[in-house]
Amino acid sequence: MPIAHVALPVAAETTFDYWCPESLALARGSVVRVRLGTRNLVGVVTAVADTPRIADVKLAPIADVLDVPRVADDVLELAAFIAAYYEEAPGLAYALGVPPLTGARSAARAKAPVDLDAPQVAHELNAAQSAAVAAIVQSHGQFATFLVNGVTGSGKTEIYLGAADRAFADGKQVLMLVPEINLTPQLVARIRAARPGLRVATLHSALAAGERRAAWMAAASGEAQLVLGTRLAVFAPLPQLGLIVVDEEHDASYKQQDNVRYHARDAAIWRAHRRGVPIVLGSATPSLESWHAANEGRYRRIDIPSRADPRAQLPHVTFSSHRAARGTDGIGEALRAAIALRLARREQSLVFVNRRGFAPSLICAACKWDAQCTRCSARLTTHRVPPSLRCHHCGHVEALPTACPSCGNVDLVPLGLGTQRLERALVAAFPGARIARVDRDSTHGKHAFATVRDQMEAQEIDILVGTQMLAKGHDFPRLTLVGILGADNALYSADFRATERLAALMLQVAGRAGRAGLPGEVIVQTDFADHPAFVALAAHDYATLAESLLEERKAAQLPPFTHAAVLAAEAHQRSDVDAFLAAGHVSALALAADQVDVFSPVSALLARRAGFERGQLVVQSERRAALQRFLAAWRAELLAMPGRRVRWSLDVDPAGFG
DNA sequence: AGCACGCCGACT
DNA sequence: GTCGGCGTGCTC
Repeated sequence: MPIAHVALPVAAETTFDYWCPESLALARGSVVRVRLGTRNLVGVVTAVADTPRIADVKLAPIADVLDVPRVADDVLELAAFIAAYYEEAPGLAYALGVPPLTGARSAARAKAPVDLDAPQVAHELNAAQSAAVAAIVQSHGQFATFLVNGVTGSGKTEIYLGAADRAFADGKQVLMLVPEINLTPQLVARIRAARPGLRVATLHSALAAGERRAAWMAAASGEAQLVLGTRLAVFAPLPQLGLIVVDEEHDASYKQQDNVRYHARDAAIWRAHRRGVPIVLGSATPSLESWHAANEGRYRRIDIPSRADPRAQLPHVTFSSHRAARGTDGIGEALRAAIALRLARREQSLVFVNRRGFAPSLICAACKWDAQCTRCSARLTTHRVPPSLRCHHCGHVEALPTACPSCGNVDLVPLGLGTQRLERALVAAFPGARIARVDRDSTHGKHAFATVRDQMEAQEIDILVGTQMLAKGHDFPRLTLVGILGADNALYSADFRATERLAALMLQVAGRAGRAGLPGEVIVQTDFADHPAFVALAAHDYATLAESLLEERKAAQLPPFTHAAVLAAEAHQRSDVDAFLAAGHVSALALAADQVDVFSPVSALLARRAGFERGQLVVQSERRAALQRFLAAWRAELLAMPGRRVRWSLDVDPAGFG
């Protein structure tokens, strides 16, 4: 009787053995329904064997084989790699490759996402774009990693499409990853305009189950030529894969922060290698990991230093004092005058502050009491719409007090700057101007952002205020001024990646200015204009900043010169966290060979969140393989440790740590 | 991940 | 004396 090894979506360390009834046709990759304990679960067959791996257990049968395409070998292997590399339960990793299921069991053929017979149009590239495409297509049919380092507006999308055309010409499919759902509709619209008739399928978590399944089926049948999606699309079935593109490769949202903590960019590189196809990573501000890999010759860097539209100059960047802007709700004189000029010229302005709410605090002027979250070690943010105190870490909401709870003083001061305060100040400074705010509070629902975008394009908005939601990938031809406020806050961060992220964010936001014929201007309010991040912004020189940050990382023995993992633990009692991490520390020290450095347990940067005390322990190694061996052994010991009411996780290649 | 089994506080 | 609290561990 054949035995199937079935990966199930449970946090178990192994796959499970089931026997297959002869009536069921089943192979590696089959998606099956089985009973585990009292539950019915859907899993994937990872192997078929002759004899069970376990004795003394009466095996249950496979209940059913689902009528969906089998999970392909490269996806199964990707899941196995992710489980091993990120120290995750294999079943949870394999679940990422299982087709989205709907209530309906019928294997209905997906409708063609777009019209099939629209003609291809000719497309012109400038010299830099053509050279980039030529370099990439030379690797057609073989693995190679390209890092397209192109300033904002340099036309990276055209390069992706130019390279993709080579794959399409061969009947191949292209996988394109984007960091956020917000970017998908506009990118799809641009691609459809540039390549009418191209069969595009989009995949992201906001799709209804049926839509996601339809896109999955279109990818699996080879019908979709371009599969465009967020990180989960890296598991899409792609029988004719010819090229992978990872747009905005530096973006932190490629790293899944919960469940299975994989990095979609790195998973994509693994898959490109496995399939023997080229992969293109694109960014105006590449991650230091990718920059370093290019320096080492593992990736080929292609620089696009100027904008594609010859009329579009890179914006002129100036600095004005942040301190002098106090008392004006953040808007300094230079910015005020620049906005007034745009209003007079009927051009648009964008004012960026990476903090939602009215102010990041509420402080008593008399006794210095400040509003703290009861469940987190953090201040509450003052909101005015609606009036409330909100914790941005746990979601806790309470009423805005009218007097200080500590001394009774009624003079409570919201200190600092958020989008709501900035919006109010702009309304006061520019009566009659049409102002819109875009942040997580204002923009919920999947069409809200599209509405703002349409209004911007129709010139129904004069001034856009918002957070990093505004930073990415949106072209507004009449947007000529960008104000950047509150950037100095990032300079105080304890996270070693803070400068890299600040520079990336500012360059992305600044890139919104002057994308068409009108010259752009960027005004940054800072008291540290000689900081390297601001110098890089003014000179449009990310390369020098990247090299100097890499020097610092090398001197400090930080990633990408070492490989790191973080053991994060949380519990209601601090003593439980400390005891667990202390035991983990002892275990790590005993297991660590001389190639692995084990640091002492410390409190997390946010010491308490949602009522949980949090701590962490960092381990590092210059040798990735040595770290992997260590992590596997260490995790086995951690799993065997008594539970002690502690929730813990291992984060390999963490996005950042203090 | 669920869900069941197993040892310590407030009820009829 | 039991009902049930959740902490621990197993599920093919």
